[in-house]
Amino acid sequence: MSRVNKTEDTPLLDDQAIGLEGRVAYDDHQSLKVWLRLLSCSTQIETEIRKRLRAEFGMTLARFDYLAQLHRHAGGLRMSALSRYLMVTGGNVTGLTDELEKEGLVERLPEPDDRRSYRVSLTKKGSRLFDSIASVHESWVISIFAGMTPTQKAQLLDLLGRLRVQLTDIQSTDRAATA
Amino acid sequence: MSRVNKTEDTPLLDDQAIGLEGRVAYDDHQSLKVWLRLLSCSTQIETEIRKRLRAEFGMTLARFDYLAQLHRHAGGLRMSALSRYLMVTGGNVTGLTDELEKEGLVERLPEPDDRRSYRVSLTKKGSRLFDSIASVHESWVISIFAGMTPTQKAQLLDLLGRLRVQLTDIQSTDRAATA
DNA sequence: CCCGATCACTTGACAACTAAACTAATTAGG
DNA sequence: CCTAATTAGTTTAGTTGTCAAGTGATCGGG
Repeated sequence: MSRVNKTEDTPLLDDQAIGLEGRVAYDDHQSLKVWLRLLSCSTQIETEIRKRLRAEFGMTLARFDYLAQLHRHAGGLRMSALSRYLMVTGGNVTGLTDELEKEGLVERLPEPDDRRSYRVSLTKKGSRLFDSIASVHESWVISIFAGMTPTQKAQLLDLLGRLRVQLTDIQSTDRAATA
Repeated sequence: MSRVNKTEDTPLLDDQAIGLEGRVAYDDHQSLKVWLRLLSCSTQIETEIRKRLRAEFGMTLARFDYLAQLHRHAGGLRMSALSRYLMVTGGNVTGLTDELEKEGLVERLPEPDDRRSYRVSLTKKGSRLFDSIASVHESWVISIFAGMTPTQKAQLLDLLGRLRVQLTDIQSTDRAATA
Protein backbone atom coordinates (compact mmCIF):
# COMPACT_ATOMS: atom_id res chain seq x y z
CA MET A 1 0.00 0.00 0.00
CA SER A 2 2.07 2.86 1.26
CA ARG A 3 5.22 4.17 -0.30
CA VAL A 4 7.52 6.38 1.69
CA ASN A 5 5.02 9.08 2.34
CA LYS A 6 1.37 9.25 1.48
CA THR A 7 0.10 12.13 3.45
CA GLU A 8 2.66 14.81 2.89
CA ASP A 9 4.73 16.11 0.07
CA THR A 10 7.80 17.27 1.86
CA PRO A 11 10.97 16.02 0.18
CA LEU A 12 12.73 13.11 1.73
CA LEU A 13 16.04 14.92 1.54
CA ASP A 14 16.51 18.62 1.64
CA ASP A 15 17.60 20.38 -1.49
CA GLN A 16 21.04 21.14 -0.22
CA ALA A 17 21.82 17.50 0.40
CA ILE A 18 20.76 16.59 -3.12
CA GLY A 19 22.69 19.52 -4.49
CA LEU A 20 25.85 18.33 -2.81
CA GLU A 21 25.24 14.79 -3.81
CA GLY A 22 24.96 15.96 -7.39
CA ARG A 23 23.32 12.79 -8.52
CA VAL A 24 19.75 13.76 -9.25
CA ALA A 25 20.51 17.38 -10.02
CA TYR A 26 17.97 20.16 -9.67
CA ASP A 27 14.79 18.15 -10.01
CA ASP A 28 13.78 19.64 -6.65
CA HIS A 29 12.11 16.33 -5.81
CA GLN A 30 9.32 17.13 -8.21
CA SER A 31 9.23 13.63 -9.62
CA LEU A 32 9.20 12.14 -6.16
CA LYS A 33 6.32 14.37 -5.16
CA VAL A 34 4.32 13.38 -8.21
CA TRP A 35 4.97 9.72 -7.62
CA LEU A 36 3.98 9.85 -3.99
CA ARG A 37 0.77 11.69 -4.75
CA LEU A 38 -0.03 9.36 -7.62
CA LEU A 39 0.45 6.39 -5.37
CA SER A 40 -1.57 7.92 -2.60
CA CYS A 41 -4.54 8.59 -4.88
CA SER A 42 -4.37 5.20 -6.48
CA THR A 43 -4.20 3.38 -3.16
CA GLN A 44 -7.06 5.33 -1.67
CA ILE A 45 -9.32 4.74 -4.64
CA GLU A 46 -8.44 1.08 -4.67
CA THR A 47 -9.15 0.72 -0.96
CA GLU A 48 -12.45 2.53 -1.29
CA ILE A 49 -13.63 0.42 -4.21
CA ARG A 50 -12.50 -2.80 -2.55
CA LYS A 51 -14.41 -1.89 0.59
CA ARG A 52 -17.60 -1.13 -1.31
CA LEU A 53 -17.41 -4.24 -3.47
CA ARG A 54 -17.11 -6.35 -0.37
CA ALA A 55 -19.81 -4.51 1.55
CA GLU A 56 -22.43 -4.32 -1.17
CA PHE A 57 -21.79 -7.40 -3.24
CA GLY A 58 -19.63 -9.69 -1.13
CA MET A 59 -17.22 -9.52 -4.05
CA THR A 60 -13.45 -9.45 -4.06
CA LEU A 61 -11.68 -6.96 -6.29
CA ALA A 62 -9.57 -9.74 -7.80
CA ARG A 63 -12.69 -11.69 -8.78
CA PHE A 64 -14.39 -8.62 -10.17
CA ASP A 65 -11.35 -7.90 -12.33
CA TYR A 66 -11.32 -11.48 -13.46
CA LEU A 67 -14.97 -11.38 -14.47
CA ALA A 68 -14.45 -8.01 -16.17
CA GLN A 69 -11.71 -9.41 -18.37
CA LEU A 70 -13.88 -12.32 -19.40
CA HIS A 71 -16.72 -9.92 -20.08
CA ARG A 72 -14.52 -7.88 -22.39
CA HIS A 73 -13.39 -11.00 -24.24
CA ALA A 74 -16.68 -12.68 -24.85
CA GLY A 75 -15.13 -15.63 -26.66
CA GLY A 76 -13.26 -16.64 -23.54
CA LEU A 77 -9.59 -16.41 -22.68
CA ARG A 78 -6.72 -18.74 -22.04
CA MET A 79 -5.51 -18.72 -18.49
CA SER A 80 -2.12 -17.46 -19.57
CA ALA A 81 -3.78 -14.50 -21.27
CA LEU A 82 -5.80 -13.80 -18.14
CA SER A 83 -2.63 -13.90 -16.13
CA ARG A 84 -1.14 -11.21 -18.37
CA TYR A 85 -4.24 -9.02 -18.42
CA LEU A 86 -4.70 -9.20 -14.67
CA MET A 87 -0.97 -8.81 -14.05
CA VAL A 88 -0.88 -11.66 -11.58
CA THR A 89 0.91 -15.01 -11.59
CA GLY A 90 -0.45 -18.10 -13.22
CA GLY A 91 -0.80 -19.84 -9.90
CA ASN A 92 -3.11 -17.11 -8.75
CA VAL A 93 -5.25 -17.46 -11.87
CA THR A 94 -5.53 -21.20 -11.24
CA GLY A 95 -6.84 -20.56 -7.74
CA LEU A 96 -9.29 -17.87 -8.78
CA THR A 97 -10.55 -20.04 -11.62
CA ASP A 98 -11.10 -22.96 -9.24
CA GLU A 99 -13.22 -20.83 -6.92
CA LEU A 100 -15.24 -19.09 -9.61
CA GLU A 101 -15.84 -22.36 -11.40
CA LYS A 102 -17.05 -23.95 -8.16
CA GLU A 103 -19.55 -21.11 -7.82
CA GLY A 104 -20.70 -21.58 -11.38
CA LEU A 105 -19.61 -18.13 -12.57
CA VAL A 106 -17.04 -19.30 -15.11
CA GLU A 107 -16.26 -22.53 -16.93
CA ARG A 108 -13.11 -24.18 -18.22
CA LEU A 109 -13.66 -25.27 -21.80
CA PRO A 110 -11.20 -27.60 -23.50
CA GLU A 111 -9.05 -26.01 -26.16
CA PRO A 112 -9.26 -28.26 -29.23
CA ASP A 113 -5.87 -27.38 -30.75
CA ASP A 114 -3.86 -27.49 -27.54
CA ARG A 115 -4.60 -30.00 -24.87
CA ARG A 116 -2.35 -28.22 -22.38
CA SER A 117 -4.63 -25.24 -22.37
CA TYR A 118 -8.11 -24.24 -21.27
CA ARG A 119 -10.39 -21.54 -22.54
CA VAL A 120 -12.09 -19.91 -19.59
CA SER A 121 -15.43 -18.25 -20.24
CA LEU A 122 -18.27 -16.59 -18.34
CA THR A 123 -21.35 -18.66 -17.68
CA LYS A 124 -24.79 -17.06 -18.01
CA LYS A 125 -24.85 -16.73 -14.25
CA GLY A 126 -21.42 -15.12 -14.17
CA SER A 127 -22.36 -12.74 -16.94
CA ARG A 128 -25.53 -11.64 -15.18
CA LEU A 129 -23.67 -11.13 -11.93
CA PHE A 130 -20.98 -9.04 -13.58
CA ASP A 131 -23.51 -6.87 -15.41
CA SER A 132 -25.34 -6.14 -12.20
CA ILE A 133 -22.16 -5.03 -10.44
CA ALA A 134 -20.41 -3.20 -13.29
CA SER A 135 -22.78 -0.26 -13.60
CA VAL A 136 -22.75 0.40 -9.87
CA HIS A 137 -18.98 0.12 -9.91
CA GLU A 138 -18.73 2.70 -12.65
CA SER A 139 -21.02 5.06 -10.77
CA TRP A 140 -18.61 4.86 -7.82
CA VAL A 141 -15.70 5.76 -10.04
CA ILE A 142 -17.62 8.64 -11.56
CA SER A 143 -18.40 10.02 -8.14
CA ILE A 144 -14.73 9.79 -7.18
CA PHE A 145 -13.81 11.90 -10.21
CA ALA A 146 -16.76 14.24 -9.78
CA GLY A 147 -14.48 17.07 -8.68
CA MET A 148 -12.82 17.26 -12.08
CA THR A 149 -14.18 18.72 -15.31
CA PRO A 150 -14.17 16.60 -18.48
CA THR A 151 -11.29 18.73 -19.74
CA GLN A 152 -9.27 18.08 -16.64
CA LYS A 153 -9.96 14.38 -16.86
CA ALA A 154 -8.81 14.43 -20.46
CA GLN A 155 -5.61 16.20 -19.42
CA LEU A 156 -4.99 13.67 -16.68
CA LEU A 157 -5.58 10.84 -19.12
CA ASP A 158 -3.09 12.37 -21.51
CA LEU A 159 -0.39 12.94 -18.89
CA LEU A 160 -0.75 9.41 -17.60
CA GLY A 161 -0.45 8.23 -21.18
CA ARG A 162 2.95 9.87 -21.44
CA LEU A 163 3.98 8.23 -18.22
CA ARG A 164 2.88 4.87 -19.53
CA VAL A 165 5.09 5.23 -22.58
CA GLN A 166 8.11 5.75 -20.38
CA LEU A 167 7.11 2.75 -18.28
CA THR A 168 6.92 0.36 -21.20
CA ASP A 169 10.33 1.62 -22.31
CA ILE A 170 11.82 0.93 -18.91
CA GLN A 171 10.29 -2.47 -18.68
CA SER A 172 11.48 -3.53 -22.07
CA THR A 173 15.04 -2.55 -21.16
CA ASP A 174 14.60 -4.57 -17.95
CA ARG A 175 13.70 -7.59 -19.99
CA ALA A 176 16.63 -7.00 -22.30
CA ALA A 177 18.99 -6.84 -19.32
CA THR A 178 17.66 -10.12 -17.95
CA ALA A 179 17.90 -11.94 -21.28
CA MET B 1 -2.72 -5.33 -8.29
CA SER B 2 -4.97 -5.41 -11.27
CA ARG B 3 -8.30 -3.65 -11.54
CA VAL B 4 -10.70 -4.60 -14.24
CA ASN B 5 -8.46 -3.75 -17.09
CA LYS B 6 -4.92 -2.56 -17.11
CA THR B 7 -3.79 -2.87 -20.63
CA GLU B 8 -6.67 -1.42 -22.60
CA ASP B 9 -9.03 1.45 -22.29
CA THR B 10 -12.10 0.08 -23.97
CA PRO B 11 -15.20 0.72 -21.87
CA LEU B 12 -16.58 -2.15 -19.88
CA LEU B 13 -20.06 -1.47 -21.15
CA ASP B 14 -20.92 0.03 -24.47
CA ASP B 15 -22.37 3.51 -24.50
CA GLN B 16 -25.82 2.38 -25.48
CA ALA B 17 -26.15 0.16 -22.44
CA ILE B 18 -25.22 3.02 -20.15
CA GLY B 19 -27.51 5.38 -22.02
CA LEU B 20 -30.44 3.04 -21.51
CA GLU B 21 -29.55 2.48 -17.93
CA GLY B 22 -29.58 6.21 -17.43
CA ARG B 23 -27.66 6.00 -14.21
CA VAL B 24 -24.27 7.43 -15.00
CA ALA B 25 -25.43 9.62 -17.84
CA TYR B 26 -23.14 10.72 -20.65
CA ASP B 27 -19.82 10.39 -18.92
CA ASP B 28 -18.77 8.17 -21.85
CA HIS B 29 -16.74 6.08 -19.42
CA GLN B 30 -14.18 8.84 -19.18
CA SER B 31 -13.82 8.50 -15.44
CA LEU B 32 -13.43 4.77 -15.72
CA LYS B 33 -10.74 5.19 -18.34
CA VAL B 34 -8.83 7.64 -16.19
CA TRP B 35 -9.07 5.40 -13.15
CA LEU B 36 -7.88 2.33 -15.01
CA ARG B 37 -4.93 4.17 -16.48
CA LEU B 38 -4.07 5.73 -13.15
CA LEU B 39 -4.12 2.33 -11.53
CA SER B 40 -2.09 0.78 -14.28
CA CYS B 41 0.65 3.40 -14.01
CA SER B 42 0.73 3.25 -10.26
CA THR B 43 0.94 -0.52 -10.16
CA GLN B 44 3.68 -0.66 -12.76
CA ILE B 45 5.81 1.91 -10.99
CA GLU B 46 5.29 0.19 -7.68
CA THR B 47 6.25 -3.19 -9.10
CA GLU B 48 9.33 -1.73 -10.76
CA ILE B 49 10.54 0.00 -7.61
CA ARG B 50 9.82 -3.02 -5.45
CA LYS B 51 11.82 -5.19 -7.81
CA ARG B 52 14.81 -2.86 -7.81
CA LEU B 53 14.78 -2.39 -4.06
CA ARG B 54 14.88 -6.12 -3.58
CA ALA B 55 17.52 -6.72 -6.26
CA GLU B 56 19.93 -3.95 -5.34
CA PHE B 57 19.46 -3.58 -1.62
CA GLY B 58 17.66 -6.70 -0.42
CA MET B 59 15.07 -4.28 0.91
CA THR B 60 11.32 -4.61 1.06
CA LEU B 61 9.18 -1.70 -0.01
CA ALA B 62 7.26 -1.83 3.25
CA ARG B 63 10.47 -1.52 5.25
CA PHE B 64 11.78 1.27 3.07
CA ASP B 65 8.56 3.20 3.59
CA TYR B 66 8.80 2.57 7.29
CA LEU B 67 12.36 3.90 7.45
CA ALA B 68 11.40 6.86 5.27
CA GLN B 69 8.68 7.91 7.67
CA LEU B 70 11.05 7.74 10.60
CA HIS B 71 13.60 9.70 8.60
CA ARG B 72 11.06 12.44 7.99
CA HIS B 73 10.12 12.56 11.65
CA ALA B 74 13.51 12.69 13.24
CA GLY B 75 12.16 12.81 16.78
CA GLY B 76 10.60 9.41 16.37
CA LEU B 77 6.98 8.37 15.97
CA ARG B 78 4.43 6.44 17.93
CA MET B 79 3.46 3.19 16.37
CA SER B 80 -0.11 4.36 15.95
CA ALA B 81 1.13 7.36 13.99
CA LEU B 82 3.26 5.10 11.82
CA SER B 83 0.25 2.94 11.17
CA ARG B 84 -1.65 5.98 9.90
CA TYR B 85 1.19 7.33 7.79
CA LEU B 86 1.91 3.98 6.21
CA MET B 87 -1.79 3.19 5.81
CA VAL B 88 -1.41 -0.28 7.24
CA THR B 89 -2.84 -1.95 10.30
CA GLY B 90 -1.28 -1.75 13.73
CA GLY B 91 -0.51 -5.45 13.72
CA ASN B 92 1.55 -4.97 10.63
CA VAL B 93 3.52 -2.14 12.25
CA THR B 94 4.21 -4.35 15.25
CA GLY B 95 5.68 -7.04 13.02
CA LEU B 96 7.77 -4.64 10.95
CA THR B 97 9.08 -2.97 14.10
CA ASP B 98 10.06 -6.32 15.58
CA GLU B 99 12.10 -7.23 12.52
CA LEU B 100 13.73 -3.83 12.05
CA GLU B 101 14.55 -3.65 15.74
CA LYS B 102 16.12 -7.10 15.60
CA GLU B 103 18.34 -5.89 12.76
CA GLY B 104 19.30 -2.81 14.74
CA LEU B 105 17.79 -0.32 12.29
CA VAL B 106 15.18 1.14 14.63
CA GLU B 107 14.62 1.21 18.38
CA ARG B 108 11.60 1.30 20.63
CA LEU B 109 12.04 4.05 23.19
CA PRO B 110 9.75 4.28 26.21
CA GLU B 111 7.28 7.14 26.15
CA PRO B 112 7.52 8.87 29.53
CA ASP B 113 3.97 10.25 29.65
CA ASP B 114 2.21 7.14 28.44
CA ARG B 115 3.41 3.72 29.43
CA ARG B 116 1.17 2.02 26.87
CA SER B 117 3.07 3.61 24.05
CA TYR B 118 6.48 3.46 22.40
CA ARG B 119 8.35 6.03 20.44
CA VAL B 120 10.05 4.31 17.51
CA SER B 121 13.13 5.97 16.13
CA LEU B 122 15.90 5.33 13.62
CA THR B 123 19.23 4.15 14.98
CA LYS B 124 22.46 5.51 13.51
CA LYS B 125 22.72 2.32 11.52
CA GLY B 126 19.17 2.62 10.25
CA SER B 127 19.68 6.23 9.34
CA ARG B 128 22.85 5.48 7.38
CA LEU B 129 21.15 2.63 5.55
CA PHE B 130 18.16 4.76 4.61
CA ASP B 131 20.34 7.62 3.37
CA SER B 132 22.29 5.27 1.16
CA ILE B 133 19.13 3.92 -0.44
CA ALA B 134 17.04 7.08 -0.65
CA SER B 135 19.08 8.92 -3.24
CA VAL B 136 19.22 5.91 -5.55
CA HIS B 137 15.51 5.44 -5.05
CA GLU B 138 14.84 9.02 -6.07
CA SER B 139 16.99 8.65 -9.15
CA TRP B 140 14.80 5.71 -10.21
CA VAL B 141 11.69 7.80 -9.79
CA ILE B 142 13.24 10.65 -11.74
CA SER B 143 14.08 8.33 -14.60
CA ILE B 144 10.52 7.00 -14.61
CA PHE B 145 9.22 10.55 -15.02
CA ALA B 146 11.95 11.55 -17.45
CA GLY B 147 9.48 11.61 -20.33
CA MET B 148 7.59 14.55 -18.86
CA THR B 149 8.59 18.19 -18.73
CA PRO B 150 8.59 20.03 -15.39
CA THR B 151 5.44 21.83 -16.52
CA GLN B 152 3.69 18.58 -17.25
CA LYS B 153 4.74 17.18 -13.91
CA ALA B 154 3.35 20.27 -12.23
CA GLN B 155 0.07 19.82 -14.10
CA LEU B 156 -0.11 16.20 -13.08
CA LEU B 157 0.58 17.12 -9.48
CA ASP B 158 -2.20 19.68 -9.60
CA LEU B 159 -4.76 17.36 -11.14
CA LEU B 160 -3.97 14.64 -8.63
CA GLY B 161 -4.38 17.24 -5.93
CA ARG B 162 -7.95 17.87 -7.05
CA LEU B 163 -8.59 14.16 -7.01
CA ARG B 164 -7.25 13.91 -3.50
CA VAL B 165 -9.65 16.56 -2.28
CA GLN B 166 -12.57 14.55 -3.56
CA LEU B 167 -11.15 11.43 -1.93
CA THR B 168 -10.91 12.96 1.50
CA ASP B 169 -14.49 14.19 1.13
CA ILE B 170 -15.70 10.72 0.25
CA GLN B 171 -13.80 9.10 3.06
CA SER B 172 -15.10 11.54 5.64
CA THR B 173 -18.67 10.80 4.55
CA ASP B 174 -17.84 7.09 4.84
CA ARG B 175 -16.78 7.63 8.40
CA ALA B 176 -19.89 9.65 9.12
CA ALA B 177 -22.07 6.86 7.75
CA THR B 178 -20.33 4.29 9.95
CA ALA B 179 -20.58 6.40 13.08
C1' DC C 1 10.93 -39.96 -35.74
C1' DC C 2 12.69 -38.54 -31.18
C1' DC C 3 14.73 -36.11 -27.72
C1' DG C 4 15.55 -31.74 -25.58
C1' DA C 5 13.45 -27.35 -24.94
C1' DT C 6 9.56 -24.85 -24.15
C1' DC C 7 4.86 -24.00 -22.81
C1' DA C 8 0.27 -24.29 -20.07
C1' DC C 9 -1.27 -25.13 -16.09
C1' DT C 10 -1.09 -26.99 -11.15
C1' DT C 11 0.73 -27.49 -6.67
C1' DG C 12 2.80 -26.40 -2.27
C1' DA C 13 5.63 -23.60 0.62
C1' DC C 14 6.01 -19.10 1.97
C1' DA C 15 5.57 -13.85 2.58
C1' DA C 16 2.77 -9.82 3.58
C1' DC C 17 -1.10 -8.04 5.05
C1' DT C 18 -5.85 -7.72 7.46
C1' DA C 19 -9.33 -8.25 10.97
C1' DA C 20 -10.56 -9.19 15.31
C1' DA C 21 -9.73 -10.74 19.92
C1' DC C 22 -6.67 -9.76 23.66
C1' DT C 23 -3.67 -7.25 27.42
C1' DA C 24 -2.40 -3.43 29.78
C1' DA C 25 -2.54 1.61 30.60
C1' DT C 26 -5.07 5.81 30.57
C1' DT C 27 -9.06 8.88 30.83
C1' DA C 28 -13.64 10.54 32.19
C1' DG C 29 -18.02 10.52 34.70
C1' DG C 30 -20.53 9.82 38.83
C1' DC D 1 -11.79 7.32 44.23
C1' DC D 2 -13.78 3.58 41.28
C1' DT D 3 -15.58 1.90 37.37
C1' DA D 4 -16.62 2.01 32.38
C1' DA D 5 -14.98 3.31 28.12
C1' DT D 6 -11.17 4.25 25.30
C1' DT D 7 -6.53 3.85 23.60
C1' DA D 8 -1.72 1.65 22.42
C1' DG D 9 0.17 -2.08 21.18
C1' DT D 10 0.32 -7.34 20.53
C1' DT D 11 -1.23 -11.77 19.04
C1' DT D 12 -3.57 -15.09 16.22
C1' DA D 13 -6.00 -16.85 12.42
C1' DG D 14 -7.21 -16.29 7.83
C1' DT D 15 -6.80 -14.19 3.12
C1' DT D 16 -4.35 -13.17 -0.97
C1' DG D 17 -0.78 -13.21 -3.49
C1' DT D 18 4.19 -14.80 -5.09
C1' DC D 19 7.78 -18.00 -6.34
C1' DA D 20 9.60 -22.14 -7.76
C1' DA D 21 9.23 -26.95 -8.58
C1' DG D 22 6.40 -30.42 -10.91
C1' DT D 23 3.41 -32.61 -14.68
C1' DG D 24 2.00 -33.32 -19.02
C1' DA D 25 1.51 -31.55 -23.88
C1' DT D 26 3.67 -29.48 -27.84
C1' DC D 27 7.37 -27.90 -30.85
C1' DG D 28 11.70 -28.09 -33.49
C1' DG D 29 16.35 -29.46 -34.99
C1' DG D 30 19.15 -33.46 -36.04
